[in-house]
Parts: sequence; C-alpha cells; structure tokens
Amino acid sequence: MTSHLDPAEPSPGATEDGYDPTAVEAKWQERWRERGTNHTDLGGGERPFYALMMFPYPSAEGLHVGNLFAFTGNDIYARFQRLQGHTVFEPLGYDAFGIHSENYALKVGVHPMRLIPRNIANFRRQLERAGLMVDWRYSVDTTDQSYYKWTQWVFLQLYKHGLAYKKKAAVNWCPSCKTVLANEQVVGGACERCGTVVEQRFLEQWFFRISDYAERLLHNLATIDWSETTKTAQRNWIGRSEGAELVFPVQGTGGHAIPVFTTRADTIFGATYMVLAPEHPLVPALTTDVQREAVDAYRARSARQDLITRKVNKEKTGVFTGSHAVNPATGAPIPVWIADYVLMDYGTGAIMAVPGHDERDFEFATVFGLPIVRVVAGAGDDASTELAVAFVENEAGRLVNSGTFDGRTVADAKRDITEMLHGKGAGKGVVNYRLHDWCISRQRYWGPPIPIIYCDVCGAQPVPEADLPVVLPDIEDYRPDDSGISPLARHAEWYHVACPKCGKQGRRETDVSDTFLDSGWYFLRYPSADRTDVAFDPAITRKWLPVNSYIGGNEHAVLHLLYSRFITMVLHDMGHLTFEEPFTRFRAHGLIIKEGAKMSKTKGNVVIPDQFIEQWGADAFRTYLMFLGPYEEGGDFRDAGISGVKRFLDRLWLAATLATTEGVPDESVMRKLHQTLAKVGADIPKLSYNTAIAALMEYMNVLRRGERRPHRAEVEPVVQMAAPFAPHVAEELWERFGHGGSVFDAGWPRFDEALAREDAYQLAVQVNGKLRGTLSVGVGIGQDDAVALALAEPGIAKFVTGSLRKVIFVPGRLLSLVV
RNA sequence: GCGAGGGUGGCGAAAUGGUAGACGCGGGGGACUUAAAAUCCCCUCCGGGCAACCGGGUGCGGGUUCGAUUCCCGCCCUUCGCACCA
Repeated sequence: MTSHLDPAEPSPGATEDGYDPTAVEAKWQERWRERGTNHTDLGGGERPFYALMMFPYPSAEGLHVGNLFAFTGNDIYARFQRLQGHTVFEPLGYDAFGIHSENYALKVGVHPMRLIPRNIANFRRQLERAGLMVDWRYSVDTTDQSYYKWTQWVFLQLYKHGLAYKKKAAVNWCPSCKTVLANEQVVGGACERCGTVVEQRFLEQWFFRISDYAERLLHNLATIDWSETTKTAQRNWIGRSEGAELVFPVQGTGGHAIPVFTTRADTIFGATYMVLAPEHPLVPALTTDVQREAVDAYRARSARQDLITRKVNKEKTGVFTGSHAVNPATGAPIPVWIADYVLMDYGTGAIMAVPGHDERDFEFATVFGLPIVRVVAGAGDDASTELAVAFVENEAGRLVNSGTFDGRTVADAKRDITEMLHGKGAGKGVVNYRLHDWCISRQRYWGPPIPIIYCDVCGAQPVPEADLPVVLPDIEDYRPDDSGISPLARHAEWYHVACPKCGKQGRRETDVSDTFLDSGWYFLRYPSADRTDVAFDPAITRKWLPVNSYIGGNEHAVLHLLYSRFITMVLHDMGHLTFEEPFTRFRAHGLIIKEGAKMSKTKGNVVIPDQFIEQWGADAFRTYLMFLGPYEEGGDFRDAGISGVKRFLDRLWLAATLATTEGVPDESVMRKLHQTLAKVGADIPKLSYNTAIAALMEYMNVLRRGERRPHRAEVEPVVQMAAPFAPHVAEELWERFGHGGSVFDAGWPRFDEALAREDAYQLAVQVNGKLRGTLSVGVGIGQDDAVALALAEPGIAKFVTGSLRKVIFVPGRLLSLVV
C-alpha cells in the first residue's frame, strides 16, 4: 500500500490493493440464497419485466464462455431493469432432449437418463458461480416428465385443430446418426451434426402445418422490436413470392393438364418447353411407351441420388417424356421433359421453361437443343437480337414476339397476361412460400414420445389428456438401427397399449418429437413451472407475457424463433393465449472468438470459464466479457485483457472503502459523475455495455486523480451503476456503506442535469477545414465573440490569409472559418 | 449467385456529419523497494523537427460538403446466412 491513505482497519475480503473475489463472492451467493434476493414475486410484484435468455443444452463439457457471454448480457439487462424499479423475472432451464445428448450418451456409454442429471448439476453449479440473478424455483428441464407432459399436451392441441398430420414424405436421412433430419439440420447436403452425406428416404412423418401461417408469420414481423438481421433471416426463410399459377393442357392424353408456378407470366410467349420434377405424379401418365424406359431410369436415378449430389451438381440433365403440352398463349405444342433441376417441393413441382429469360432454362435448352425465343427486349435490342445468355434485366424491358402484348413493360405484362389467362380459365395470380411444413418426427429414443395410439379398428387416436404424460421408458437398448423405426418399437410392454376409444389392443406411436417443439413453448412454462395441473396458468401468463426482452444467438434466427412464434400464434388462435407474438423485443448477441478464430474443440482454443472465475472472480470475468466489444457483435477473447477490468474493480473497492463523509464533494468530480450517470443509463438499455464500462472507468480515473480521498457521495452512485456488471462487489460495498438491503432494491441513482452541465468547453477552430487550434470558451459564447477570440490567437490568425468568406459556428462544438 | 454484417494504432475497440483513436491490453520511462511482484505517476497513430509546430492518416478509387470513419457512386477483402425456390 503506497497511498498515503490507509483504510480505517483491515476488513475481511480485502487485500492490500483491492478485494479478494473468492471470499466476497462466496459470501454474497450464500446471502442471496438465504435472503431469496433473486426470487421473483410472480403473483404480487409491481411492474413485471420478463427478461428471457435462450436456455442452454447442458453438455457434458460444461458451460462454455459463449454461454456465459450470452447469459451475462441478459443478466446485466435484467439487473438494470430491477434497479429501474421493475419486478424482474429471469429464469433459466435446460434444453436437454435431442440427438446431441443421445449421440454423446452412446459415445461414452452412459444412459442419457443418468448422464443428463449429472450435466445439469454441473451446469447449475457453474451458473450459480457466475452470479446470475436467476430464480431457480422456476426452472424447466425439457426431459423431466413434469415438463414433457405438457409438450405432449401442446402436440395434442395442434392435432385436435388439424394442424398436425402424418404423411409419407421424402426426408433427409443421416446414415450415420440413423435418423431423419429437418431441412434446417442439413448443411450443404450433409448432416449438420456429424458431416455425413445425407440420403433420401420415404417415411411416414408427423408434420405441423406451419405453412398455413406463413403470411401471418411474415406480416407480424413488422410489429415486433427485433434485431433487423433476425427479421431479415425470417423473411428470407418464409420466402414469399408473388406470381401466377398457369395451366398447360397436355395434348392427346385424356384431359391431363400441368399447373405451373411462375413469377414471370409476362414471358409465357417464350415458354418453349416444360419441365416436371422427376417425382411429379403426372409423369407416368404423360410418358409415352417409346420414352418409358429412359424416363423410368432417370426417375430411379433421381430417387436414389442423395440430396448433396442433386443440389450441388448443377449440370443440367433430363429426359423427354414423349408428350407435348399446349402453350396457352401461343397455342403451340411444346415438349414436356423431366429434370432434377425442378424441385417437387416448391410451387407445383413443374415449370414452364423460358430459356430466353431464365438462366437455368437457358442452360438446359442449350444442352438439349431446345428452341430459345426472345420475348423481352432491353434498351437498344429488338425482337430479333440474338440471345447469347438469358436476358434477365427486366427494368427497362419491353415485350416482343408476344402478339398483342408487344411493347408493354414487364410489370404491366405480368398483370395483363395473368388477367388474360384468368379469363380463359388457364391461370390465376397466386402467392407462393418457400416455407415448408415442420416435420417433427424423430425416429430416435431421446425425446418426448408423440402421444398417438394406432388401432386397427379406430385408426390413429390421440392419447387422452388425462393419460399424459406418455412416459419415455427407461430402456437399455436405445441405440437406433438402420430400419428407420424408433428403438421404442422394440419394447413390446411399452409399444402395445389399449386403444383409448375401443379398448382393443393398439400400438403406440414410436416416433419422438423434435427438440424444437420442446423449446417452442418453454417461455410459457417458466412462470407456471410450479403448476402440475396446467401447462401455463392464464392469470400468471397474462401478467408476465409476452416476454419483454429476449436475448439469444442468431443461429436460432429461423428455427427456434420461427417455431416459437408459430406455436404461440396457434395457442392464441385456440384461445389459450391473449397475444400472438411471444417476444416483444429480441436482440441477437454476437459471438465470442479467440485470437480471431471461432472457438472449437478441434482448434483447442476453447476458453473454460471456471479457471478464469477462480483466478479473477466472477465479477471481473463478467465485466471483462462485456468489455470485449459491442455485445451485439461479440468480441475477441484474450487472456491478458482481464487484468484491466480487475484493476478497475479494485480501484472502485479502494475508493469506496476509503471514502469519507467529511467535507463536501468536489464540484467538478460531481459534474463528471452526473455525466457518467447519463451515459451509463443510456448505454445499458442499448446493450452498449462496453462503452458503459469505459465510461465508469473514465470516471474512476477522474475520481482518483491526485490520489485524493474521495467523498462518499462521489463513490456511492458508482457502486449502483457497476452493480449489474459486478453484483457481488457492489453488494459488499453497499453493505459497507451501511445499507441493510440489497443494492438491487436500492434503485438507480438520481440524475441531475444541472449538476452535469459544463460552464466552459473547448471550442475547436478550423480554417479551411483544417484544425488550427482550440479555444477555451464559456458555454454562452456567440459567433462574433468566438470569431474575435479566434482571430486574436496568433496560431490561428496566421492561417487566415485573406478576408473571411464564410463562418460556420456550431455552439458547443467548433468554429469553422473559410477564407 | 442472392441477402445481411464488418474492414479504424502493435492488439480489443471508441466516435453515425464537427478536435479520429475515448476506455482497456501490450510496450517504454519513472516513483516506491535491498530486490522483485503488486501499486502509483508520465509517455505511447505514422513521418519530419531540439522544440513550438508542420505534413500524412479510418480497405481502395471517385463524389457531395466549410468540414466525411460517418452520406452518395464504383471496386477489393472478409464473416455469417440462404442457395437450381421457377
């Protein structure tokens, strides 16, 4: 201790130059438990504020720094809201079902029912050590019967309203994980989890009709306060596309007709052939005997082909069916082909090919020698200008070779041609979406069984709500096999069950549901987690939802966030909820990287929070994570940087423990204090944590200047402002100031604008746009006085070589002289 | 290919039309110490100059403006998402 000031007496938790985080943090975590400081009065609390963060998957490796970065950011926001006088609810739980847990369990040979509780206990220990303001009385564990009972209940609600249905569908099959994957879980044709190339299989699957909600899911985006990047991702995923469905009659095949979806009805005069997806149901009927062998071979090849080959290999292949259709605009017969560049699951699974104005069709027509006709001419082109490539710039385009529509703009022709075909019964305007129905079936063990019973007499029957949960049996052979049938089917005592309708022996559905169903409604469960009789209590739900603030990773921008919105909308429509959007505000946090690279086990650059917390304390670790960079952009974690933050907390500790109540606070220090109060109070709601911390550091530098002994009034508000970041230290210092309760119930320091106001400032003076000096001036100075003062300064005046042509005076900022 | 971010000292970063580099790390120098650690103080964008100062500088090239990291146009690089979506 080299300062000339000494603490009155050594105190526990203090070290020579600061504080001992281990002692202080253990003390306060114990205190919080004893006092129930983090408990939320859900029934009676005033001004409820629900601060939600995405719940973690409790991996065996334990909490990683990315989890903690996310949770800390939410915790700071939640604690700040509490300091603003809200009753804050900050719950946390575990998303513990799913293929990830199951694969890990298989790998290490420990049953998931034994593994997951172990992981959860470890997570809980780490989360508590990090000092989160979580009310653990209201937690959820998606693998607990008391939770998944209600996940099954949610399924039944959708089933009863016709929103859950079963169909045989081509699905992505991972031969290594031996399971079906959602489209979203296939990355570049490979399994997102293990990287194995995905195959196609046809299986009976349960689906939710999310596509029925596409328009509302898109439309409502305009009403919610979400990160713009997240909303954009959802808009792209929903993929609304306005166009027309046009019908092409087939020649001589007994009334067959091919509907196509197109966004370019204006180009119909240039449709010189048609293409159906190989799987299209009309293909057998349209194939002529001469072509049948070739067509069948091509269809067989496509069916066998895995998705990666089909999607990545963009070389055009196809086979002529032997049939011709009639172009409804020209009346000309055009050949019908099949090709795998047309996808069965978009639009109608068939297209009119306009090689002159579509790059893919152009390529196909070139390969197979099909006619290419220009029907749109750009500036400087005419009807006969050769097409070397597909012409797709349609802004300035005018129609050509299109009969009475020649000369029209592309936009006009789209409308007029659709109208003309509509009049002939050959088409209509339609809106198409890229969004597909949500496949929720998983042929795996580690998930909630889908509550359906099959009866030979009565068909598929929902399990009565009174019989929920359908308990996932504790079986030893849960390993999936190649059959595509869930491991549950191998357990007769579970599999065979009485039909709920007729009582005869039936069979249980052996698929379990997707984890995104677990997480699709968990935010509804938290406030009602103590209720065994309902999924969520209506009155509590009305009080606490929708969620005021939701923070999480943008990797869930389309999956979890879209499904949650869908489930909420559906439950709203059934009358279970009064709102249809679950998250009023959503902010995506950034990613923590390490020395410029993503953290990963293979790179060996994963930061384990425990070691840092042990060495530096949770407060310093939290504050450092938030200081790394802008919260919504993430930051680069470097081991060295944390020392600066710990130094800041030590200085705060010393300033607070040395503070005096004698004399009066320094006027200029108090001015800086109130300026800091304004800055920190504005930055935290914007999640601009790094600049808020910088402002606090800057203030501490002012406070300590000259090693003066600070006045208590100069320090106490800093303890409150620092509390969201460093809650343990703040509590300890608050107590040492003699306060009885928690600092988090003390409110936010009062900001006084009069005290923050400066009476003088540095006026920058520019001559011809270059800075030539600064003047210290009073706040009220006018332009003329400022100019006179500037010209009196030799260092400035020497650049003023002629008469002043222009003067720009920005009070409080600068004076710009133009000569 | 399409969509959304991002590019600023040795490093993490600030500043969204008004003094570029706040705050922190690292580095250099000093105080204290027998010494070291810790702590405290000073310096730290680049070039020139003993200095006061001068010139240059926010990926690159243009433009608007008294003034541009910030706005506009055209490129380059990079991260993420989507991708034969008709």
